[in-house]
Amino acid sequence: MPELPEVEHVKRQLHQLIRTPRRVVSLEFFRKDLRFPLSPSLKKKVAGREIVGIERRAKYLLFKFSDGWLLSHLGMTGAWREIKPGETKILHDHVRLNFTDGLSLIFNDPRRFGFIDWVDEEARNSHVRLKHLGPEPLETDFQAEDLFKKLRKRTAPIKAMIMDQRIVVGVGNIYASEALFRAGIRPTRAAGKVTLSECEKLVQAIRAILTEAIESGGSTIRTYRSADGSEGSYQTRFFVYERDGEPCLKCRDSRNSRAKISSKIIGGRSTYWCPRCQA
DNA sequence: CCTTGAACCTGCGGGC
DNA sequence: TGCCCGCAGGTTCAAG
Repeated sequence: MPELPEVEHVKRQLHQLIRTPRRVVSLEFFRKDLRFPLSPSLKKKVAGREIVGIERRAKYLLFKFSDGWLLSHLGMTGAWREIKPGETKILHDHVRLNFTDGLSLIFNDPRRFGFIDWVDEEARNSHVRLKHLGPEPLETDFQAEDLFKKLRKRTAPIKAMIMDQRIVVGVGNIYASEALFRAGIRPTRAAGKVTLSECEKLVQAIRAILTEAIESGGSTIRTYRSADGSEGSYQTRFFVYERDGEPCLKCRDSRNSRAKISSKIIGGRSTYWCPRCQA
């Protein structure tokens, strides 16, 4: 479900809901594992302590405490929402975070590809889930030249490369296709054949697409809901994602006809592109 | 190290 | 109606 824009939007909404600093009273688990076993010591780490901020790194949410972070990944179907007093929990509610003044948040995740964990203050850059992450696409250290160097000699398709969180974080299956369309690069191209000037276009395209998607509250195509239950709207602005067989919204040939969007599985995921606009 | 494909898990929609 | 198949905004692991 969530790529960088969705996680960023959830982060901003959680910030509105929690209004840090806010003290946690307890953390409850309604099952013993999500993607990984839920560590019982996590409860002790957060009970009675204050959340002083909420951050995002890649597709991870980080609830900041004075000596570390509660790390949350939404996987494909994970969602945080507020649960009001007296409300009963529903199917796939797995974790509940209670605050001293009655606010409660629930983590719901049907497929359980998401998880939560604790990160010690000093382990921020060495934690298993965080240490291999590449640059944040919206920060200044995401640069075309660095990207170009990382891609040299790589034979995997460029689309698989930009979804690799070691190369750049936050780009998932939707925004990979959309960004490559914006940059005019065919997703099937070997990454090592992408030129420096194309890398410049790609960096700009990734930045632009993710920024626009954040402003739209992300994309809701199946299940994604943000923390207040609302849907994103960026799905109305897709040029290629899930538009296979439909006319390209950008190109026109001399007879005024539009190319049909192609699709194919790349890196195990459905991928979409315009055969005329993308070289 | 690099690449590819399968696995994890649940739900939904389409085809028969 | 019901069953089976494929597919879904992610990540990790094993095999070649």
